[in-house]
Formats: sequence, C-alpha cells, structure tokens
Amino acid sequence: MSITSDQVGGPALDRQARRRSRTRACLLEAARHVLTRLGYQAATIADITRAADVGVGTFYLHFRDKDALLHTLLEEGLEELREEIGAVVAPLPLAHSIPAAIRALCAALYAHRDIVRIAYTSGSFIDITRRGQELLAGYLQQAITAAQAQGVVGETIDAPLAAGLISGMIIQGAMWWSDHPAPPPAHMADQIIHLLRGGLPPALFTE
Amino acid sequence: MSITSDQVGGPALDRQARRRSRTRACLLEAARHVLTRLGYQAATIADITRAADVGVGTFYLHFRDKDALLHTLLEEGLEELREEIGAVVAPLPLAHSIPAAIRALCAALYAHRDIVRIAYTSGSFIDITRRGQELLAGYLQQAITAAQAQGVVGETIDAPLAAGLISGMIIQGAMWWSDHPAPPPAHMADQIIHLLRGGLPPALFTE
Amino acid sequence: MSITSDQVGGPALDRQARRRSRTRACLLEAARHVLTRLGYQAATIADITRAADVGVGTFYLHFRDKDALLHTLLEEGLEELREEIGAVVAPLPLAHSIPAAIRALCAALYAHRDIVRIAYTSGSFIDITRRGQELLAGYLQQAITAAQAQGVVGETIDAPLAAGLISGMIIQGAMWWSDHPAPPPAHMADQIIHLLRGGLPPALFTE
Amino acid sequence: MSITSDQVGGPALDRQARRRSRTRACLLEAARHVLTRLGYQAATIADITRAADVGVGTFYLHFRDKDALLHTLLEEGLEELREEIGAVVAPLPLAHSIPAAIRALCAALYAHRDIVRIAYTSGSFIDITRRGQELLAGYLQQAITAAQAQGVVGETIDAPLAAGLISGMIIQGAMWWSDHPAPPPAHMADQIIHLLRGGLPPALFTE
DNA sequence: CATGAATGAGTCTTCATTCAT
DNA sequence: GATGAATGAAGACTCATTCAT
Repeated sequence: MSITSDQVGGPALDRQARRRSRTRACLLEAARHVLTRLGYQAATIADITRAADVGVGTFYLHFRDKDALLHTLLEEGLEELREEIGAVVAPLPLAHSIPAAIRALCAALYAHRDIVRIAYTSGSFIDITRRGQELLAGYLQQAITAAQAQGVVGETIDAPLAAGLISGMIIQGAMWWSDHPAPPPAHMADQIIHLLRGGLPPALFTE
Repeated sequence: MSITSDQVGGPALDRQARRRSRTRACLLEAARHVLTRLGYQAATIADITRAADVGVGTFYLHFRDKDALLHTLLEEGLEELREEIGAVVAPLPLAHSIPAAIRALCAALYAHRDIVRIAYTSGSFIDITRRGQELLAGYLQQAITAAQAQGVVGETIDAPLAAGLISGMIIQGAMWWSDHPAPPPAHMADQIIHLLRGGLPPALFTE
Repeated sequence: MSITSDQVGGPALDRQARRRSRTRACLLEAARHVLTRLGYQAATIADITRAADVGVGTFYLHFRDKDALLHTLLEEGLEELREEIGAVVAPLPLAHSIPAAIRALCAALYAHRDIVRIAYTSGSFIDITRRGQELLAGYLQQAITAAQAQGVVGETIDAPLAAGLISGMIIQGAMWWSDHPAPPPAHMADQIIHLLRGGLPPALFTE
Repeated sequence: MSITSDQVGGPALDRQARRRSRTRACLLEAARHVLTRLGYQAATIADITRAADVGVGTFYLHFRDKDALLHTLLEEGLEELREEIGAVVAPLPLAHSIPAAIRALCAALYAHRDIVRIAYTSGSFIDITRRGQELLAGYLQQAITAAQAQGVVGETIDAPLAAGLISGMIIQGAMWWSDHPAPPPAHMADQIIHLLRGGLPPALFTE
C-alpha cells in the first residue's frame, strides 16, 4: 500500500498553507520593489503581480485592495524595525545607550530603507509613519531623559525635540539611501555621533 | 471701428496680461493647497481648477500638462528658497555663518513647507528635489569647509556628509511642519544649533 | 459689430444646456433598448454608450453609476405612466371607470412595455416596481371600492386582492408584449373586460 | 490487492453514487436559495458552493458551467410542475375542470415560487420560461376550447388569449409570493375563480 | 482668453473556470 | 470524487486632455 499524501492530513494541509504563504511573501517582496521604484500612487496592481510573476487575480486572494497591501507592508516593516532595534537597545543602560541606539537605528533603517521611502512618499497611512518616527524618537528620548535624571545632561535640552531632530536626521539619511549606496550605515552613525559629541567647535558659533 | 476698450492698445494689452498673470497665480496657489492636501497623483486637474475657480480648459492655457504644473511649482519654490536664503547668508563670513545659515534655512523652509512636502511626496522630479537638498547642504558645506581651511574644525568631520545630515534634519523638520504647527522655526533652529554646539555631553557617549 | 453668441448670455447657455439634455436623453433611450434586450446585469456600460454613440466617460457625466441609470429610467417611466393614466382616468366617475381604467392601463403599459420588462427582470429596485404595481392596482381598487360603497358590487369581492390580480394580469401582458407584437392593447383590454364581465359562464364552474 | 471498501463492488459503487447524488442535490438546493436571493447574474459560483458547503471545484464535477446549472434547475422545476398539475387535472372532464385547474396551478406555483422568480428574472433561457407559461396556459385553453366545443361558452372568447391572461395573472401572483407570504394559494385561487365567474357585476361596465 | 461637455485609454476589481494535490 | 489556490478575461469607473462655443 503506497503512502500517498492524502493519507496523512497534516503534511498535505501544511504544503497547501506553505504554498499560500510563499505566494503572499512573493507579492510583498515584489510590492516593496515596485513601490520603491514607482511610488504608491503610480504603481499598478499589474506592475506588482508581474514582478511577483503571479496572475492579477492572485493579488486579491491575499489583500483586499491596494491600500490593504500598503498597510500590511508598513505594519510588518514597522514590526521588524521594532524587533531589530529592541533586540540591540533593550539590554543597554538607558543613560549611556545613545551611541548604540543611533548605530542600531541606522543599521535597521538601512536594512529597511525601501520601506522608509515608501512610508514617507505614499502620502496615506500617516499614522503608521508617525508611529515609526515615534518609535525611533522614543529610544533617543528615553536615553536623553534618563541622562537628565542622572544629572549628566542639562535641562536646556528639549528632550522630545532633540530626539525628534536626531531621528529626523536618521530618517532623512534612510531616504537618501533609497537612492544612493553610500555612505554605509556604520559611517553614517559615526558621523552623527561625532556631530552630537560636539564635533562642530564653538569657533563656528561665534555670531 | 467700434468704440471699445481696445482702442488704446497699451493699457488694454496690459490689462489682458495682468488678468492672465492673475489667473496663472490663482492656479499655482490652488495647486499648492490641493497638492499639499491630496498629493500629486491623487489630485486631479478638476480639483485644482475648482479650487482656483476657473474652468478646466483654462488650466491648459497656462500649463502644458499636469507635469508642467508641478515642474513650475517646484522650480519657482526652489528659486524663492534660493533668494531668501542667499539674501541672509551671502553677506556673512563663510567660516562663521553656520548659525545664521541654519536659522535662514529653517525660516525659509518653514515658509515653504507646503512645497517641501509636495517635492518629497510626489515621487517624480527627483532632480529638482535633489537640487533643493544640494542648495541647503551647499551653504552648510561651504561654512564647514571654510572653517576646516582656517583650521578651526578638524578633518575628522566629513564635510559633505555632515552638511547632508544637518540639512536632512532640517528638511525632516519641514515635513513635520506640513502636519503640525509647532515648534516654530526659530525654536527649531535654536535646538539644532544647541545640539551641534556640543549640547549632548560626553557623559552620554561613554560606551 | 457682429452679433456673436457670447454677447447674449441666455441663448448660449441654453444651447449648452440643450446639448447636455439631448445627450442625457440619448443615453436613456439607448439604455432602454439595451436593457430590454440584454437585461440589467448582462448589459455593460459600453453596450449602452455604443448604442447612444457617445464615449464611455460621457455616461458618468450624466449618471453616477449603472444603478443610478436604472433608478432614473424606472422613476421617469413610472412618472410618465402616472401622468398618462391619470389624464384618462381622473375625469371619470370612479364607480363606473373600470373599463376605461383597464383600457388606459393597457395602453400606457403597452407604450412602456420595455420599462415594465426592465423593472420586472432587474431584480433590484423592488420598491419602484412595487410602487408601479400599486399605482395600477390603485386605480382599479378605487373603482371597485367606490362601486361597493354604492352597493352595486357585493362585499364578497376582496377589493385589494382583485385589484392586484387584474393589475397582475395586465402587467404579465406587458411582459408578453416585450417579446411579441400581438395582441394590440385594445384587443387585450377588450378580452380582460370581457372576462371580468362574466365572460366565462357558470357552466364551466360546476365542480 | 489491498483490503479496502472497494472489495465488494456493488455496495461501494452505490455508496459512491449516493454520495454523488447527495452532493448534486445540495448544490441544486443551495442554488435555488442563492439565485432567489441574488438573481442569476449577481450570484457567484462561490456563493452557491459556500451555501452548499462544498469546494468550488466540486461544482464543476456536477455541472459543465453556470448556465448548465440554471438549465438543470429550470428543467427539473418545470418537470415537477408538469407532474404535479397533470396528476390533479388529468382525471377531470376537460370542459369542467377550470376551477380545479386554477387551484392546481396556484398550488403548484406557490410550491415552486422560487423557481418561477428565477425563471422570470434570469433574462436567459427564455425558451424554458415560455414553455412553462405554455404549460399553464395549455391546461386552461384546453378547458375553454372543450367548453366552446360543447357550446357552453361563446365564441367571443379568444381562447388562447384568455388562457394567457389567466395564466399571466397566476404567474404574477407567484412572483408576488416570492416577496410576500400572503395570500395563501387557496385564497388566491378562490378570488380568481370568483372574478372569472362574473364577480364584477355589469353595473361596473356601463360606459 | 475662458469654458465645460465630451472623449477613451488606463486602472482596479470581480469571478467563471482550471488543475495540482 | 473533492478541494481551493491560481488564473486572466471582462467590465465598472476615473481623469488627463481636447475642442466647439
């Protein structure tokens, strides 16, 4: 008696589910490429399914519409960012983790520079974009606030705004990366840290 | 010949030209509002002409097509930016103009925050956007390079990258402004200057 | 000085409006033909605009969507029915107007047999269809009730149901007409009146 | 040969055939419900298989395509109508079977009101619908013609048309039933018989 | 110059049908 | 035989652009 696939329910169902998952992942991957290149509004469903090498109808088996795709792409990207950064920053002492946080943010945003570009050029889904920026700023603000609580940083620093500025700088770098290969994230992080350490001497600021 | 307003050529032609100019300005102003709200792709010609209170056909008397409108809007915005910033920065000694440049950049970008948002969310016309970013970075890079030439700034600073980072920080602020009223540009500039002066103490950077 | 069309606002605007109206009427007329032949669901917008000899986009200048077209078609048809029948029946003494009412109903439904077919085969817009049936039944019921009030008709007749049955018979005839040319409405009305006068003798009803 | 249920051919094949039959019946029953609710064009194969609780592919094991399903549904419905009505009317003397025929038609159409609605709102398969109407009219026409042959009904009655009118009245009632519960078929039949017996007195017809 | 009705190419989206498991 | 993921042709609807007035 031969062992056929329908004798054992599990594997058969698993294979089906795996195939489904793979198609969905193909679509997300293709969408990431296409949206990065063309922008959300200009990209068509046909562009995406062509890039994923599936039929147009297949798209709608996995996403309700174009908006749902973008939502999924951004939410999943945000979640990966959160995990990657969290894994690096969590074990560090808050008050002294700014360089590490900046390096982690740069590395993570470099890895997801496509998603960052899509988030900032799509126009819609501002809440997800905002949550992303808040995620980044959150790490920095925690570090600054903790340092202020320990008295090592003066109160003249507006912690939320400074955090926003630094994260803004990094995000802008990520958008730059979506067009240019250089500089690598480590170099970018070094320069940011160098700048924040007081790299620009007081001589430049005599007005 | 009938007695009409075109008996006297000069004034009539002027009035004609003035009316034409006014219509064109209305369209550009309407486009700025509508594109800021909806984004380039989502905004329709009808949206723009409705906001400008003219007929759809009138649009095509002033702009070849939708792309030409965006091109004009961005080029004119870029030119205004260049003039406003240049007027402030030109008379200053390069090596010591960083705070003034930052304040001028913040003020000018705040005034044109709609255009900045349109430039960064339209997806097309990357060359104009790049030229805008280069305009900003140019002022900063000149100042840093001049300071390095005078020996007041060390060579460990990557002048183009630092300039890019600082301008990126400011641009990111401008995109934030397109959604939020605060903080005012002067406050934003102060914080940036404070940060760059070495506002974050070495204590935060002991790794 | 020549008399050009834009010197006199009225006629120019009128011409514009007339042209618009004509296009709309073309579309409604084309829709009546196409929907009768293909049915509401099977008919495409392209079928209708092709029949009307206008571009597809023109359809959407006049109707929000396919549903709005059907709604308009049925409402306007219902209104014409109401006017045509009312004009005939209104001046008659209620209690003796049944033959006249039946002739008027037959004539009006014959004239609008396409609309009747569309209403009864479209599946949607049941409320308009119901209102149409109630319109027909209303005239008959008024006549029967008036006759009962004068004592010339016995109370064993269920006036609403009888009215519904007779109108149903006529409506079914109208649907028949949408496929066949004969019999003409006058003949149809004569037969109905003949039947209702007691054309089938008691001999047939000895059970 | 492995020990499985197909060792004994007969019962196994029977069980197979029974299961097949049951699935087919499920699909037809589900189709009847779904098509009644949504109409033929609007109903999807997925709607039907979901209602039947089978996979979409299963549908095509039992019907060549969507049209074949409708064809089967209508043909089987028509056959049942024919059998039910025939069983009642066949043993009666033609010339005196009009009340019985009307009662049988009302009862049968009430039982199959879903099918009637589907037939009249599907747009396609007009030949089956026509054959259905001819089935009904046939019984009535035979009765009227037989009565005319016996001299108990005058020749002023156009037998085919009168038969068509009466069947049309009943069919219209059946479509009404697909939306409303009342009146019951017996009541409907009584009123029709009452009307045809001369229920509307001559007083109403003095023009 | 100004207008807005008309156009039709281009998109999104649905769904009947197929086929590998 | 049963399943449901995948397919792509077909249809609704939008909107940049034109042109007669």
